[in-house]
Amino acid sequence: MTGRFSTHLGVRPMDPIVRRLRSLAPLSDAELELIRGLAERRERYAPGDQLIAEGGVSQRPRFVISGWACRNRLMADGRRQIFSFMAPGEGLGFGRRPALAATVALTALETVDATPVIEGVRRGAFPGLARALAAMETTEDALLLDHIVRLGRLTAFERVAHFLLELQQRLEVAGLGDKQRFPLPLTQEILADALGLSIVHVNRTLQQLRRAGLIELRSGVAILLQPEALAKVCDYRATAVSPTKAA
Amino acid sequence: MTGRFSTHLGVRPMDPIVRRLRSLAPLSDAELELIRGLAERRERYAPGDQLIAEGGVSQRPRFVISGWACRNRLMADGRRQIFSFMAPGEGLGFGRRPALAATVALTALETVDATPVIEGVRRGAFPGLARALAAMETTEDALLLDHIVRLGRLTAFERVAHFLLELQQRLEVAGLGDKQRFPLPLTQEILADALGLSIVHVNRTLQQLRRAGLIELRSGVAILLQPEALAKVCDYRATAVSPTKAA
DNA sequence: CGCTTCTTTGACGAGCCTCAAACTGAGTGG
DNA sequence: CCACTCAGTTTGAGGCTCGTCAAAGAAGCG
Repeated sequence: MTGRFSTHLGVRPMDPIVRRLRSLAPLSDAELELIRGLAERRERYAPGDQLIAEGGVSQRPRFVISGWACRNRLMADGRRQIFSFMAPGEGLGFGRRPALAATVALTALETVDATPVIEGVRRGAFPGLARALAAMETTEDALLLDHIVRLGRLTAFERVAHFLLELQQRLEVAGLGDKQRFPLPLTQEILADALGLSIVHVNRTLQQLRRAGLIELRSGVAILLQPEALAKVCDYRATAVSPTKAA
Repeated sequence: MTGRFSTHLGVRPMDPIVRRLRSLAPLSDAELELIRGLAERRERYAPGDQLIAEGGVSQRPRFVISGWACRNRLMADGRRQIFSFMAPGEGLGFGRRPALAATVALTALETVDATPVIEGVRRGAFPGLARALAAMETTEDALLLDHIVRLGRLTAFERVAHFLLELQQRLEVAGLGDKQRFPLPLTQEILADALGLSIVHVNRTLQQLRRAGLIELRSGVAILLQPEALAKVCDYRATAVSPTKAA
């Protein structure tokens, strides 16, 4: 039990997905029903399980219901780089191409099969969902570029701040947490592999942020004590996740 | 004049594009003719010119005939991060979404308008080109992930080595240079902004690679003296740019 | 030539990493 | 219920990597 952010088993498990998709495009009742119907075909994974192999083709797209996953790549000597995270409400395996990186569960993970969604969209039956999925892809691309800026041009201090702000925004959209607090079930090792730092330095940087009165972080919950100040120190600009104005 | 790698004005200017596309998918005679016909609508840019603004929508897709461009983003305090490069034969502005980063000319740049290509592909008229463009996108995605690994998990020495190997491969496909030498008209400042390093450190790292007998680099030409040794020091694995086996 | 841009070198300091070890908390089994 | 283990966090010490500041060469260009 992680307390107020735990997965309340069976309690509207599709909510994060619905909230996230609706933030990307308006959905019809039929579309909402389709999404809610996905709840049937669930899949469970343990931490470390590989959902999609590098080079493999995703059998089926999925939405995350609970838990976190990531896309990563390993080097011959064991170094790891995490490219992106998938939190509840977010999709994975939607790319039709061969996977360019492995997708792995970071925590206990629950997903639903999203095949009916892409099939419906391909038939042209669900314009709202089509726009939502397109916006989802754009958002993912944007997050990748943000990640590159973090790694290439931000200091450790800025990187962590920037990353926490991104997560706050993403999770709030899914209805997890609020403007200040959100669940963060990631170890410092995972943060290190994402942010291009050593575990030790991630730890020290977190201490620094704590001492500066900018964040709190304990037992899987992050609290941004001064979100605006945090945004200022790392030149954070919220990634456009708003409904697409594209035709 | 940069010598043996200069643009021989008017001499088969579409060759890099044709070679690159054919490396991605087999093309019919009609498709080849369509590409060659693009040579009419050329555009010229000076170093620093912005081809696509961040947030703007690409008016038209283009192929680079000669010169180099990049996608980048600027921070409020002037720090710059380069996400990717576009060398002769490569495409830019093919994404239909609003641009997530600005596209800028790094050298004198010559492009052709590729609108007829996407229009033809959309009509379903050119299956070979359709596959080539899809493979092009996949390749670009793969290069972005490689870039993230470079920035997050490679040392400066490894980053430069890795980057040079990537460029060699890309340029060879376009018929520019061979297994060892290729044109590299980028300043050390540009390399620094791509590789997440300072100019000074890029310079020192290049000296290190030279002293190690791994590379030569002068007046816009790079020579990989020991490509295999270079690949070994940075765990380089060639990005799959081979014809897609996808249906 | 004289200007500007780019490269190169030195000196110094800060940021980040590595090694090592202690500490904490959540199980797990006796 | 308590020792034990294991994963994760925290702290210290020391050193290498990389950045900053500064200035001196090269090289391209008008």
